[in-house]
Amino acid sequence: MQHWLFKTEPETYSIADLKREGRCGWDGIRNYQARNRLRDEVAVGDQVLIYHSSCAEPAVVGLAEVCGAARTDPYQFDPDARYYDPRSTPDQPRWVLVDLLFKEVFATPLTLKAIKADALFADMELVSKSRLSIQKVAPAQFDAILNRCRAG
DNA sequence: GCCAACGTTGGC
DNA sequence: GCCAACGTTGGC
Repeated sequence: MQHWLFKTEPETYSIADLKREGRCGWDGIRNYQARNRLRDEVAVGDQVLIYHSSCAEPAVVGLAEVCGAARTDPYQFDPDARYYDPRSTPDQPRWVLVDLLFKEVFATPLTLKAIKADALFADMELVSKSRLSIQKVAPAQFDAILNRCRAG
């Protein structure tokens, strides 16, 4: 079982949206490195930290679990969708999504500021490869984040 | 809204 | 396969 951090812009899709819906297809990933991870490495049962980016206070805000392995992202075929890709065809789809199950909204979100201020998190991809939207999280860091986020 | 970092495209 | 031009991300 692996640990991940998935980024989302809360104006587009937030942890509150995931809580309300209970589960969702994590669509719209249009970056090859992120796609390859979804397709080859993310597995059912993996734990996923949800991170809000491009907002007033970027932070880790909640927890989800992978409940469905990679499948074709249908929006790549929809000309009206934001995530339309005219080079994708149904026999040769480029993009996949995984399905997530809502688990938890954190009592205390861990802000990017706090992550950057703590040496424990210095080698996180969030710090070193900040643009990658599907990030790996080491078990020790995952546990530390959970502990901080669940504390009052 | 700015801009640095970095991913993608396409001509050669 | 190189690399310049261009597009996107995301913190600030």
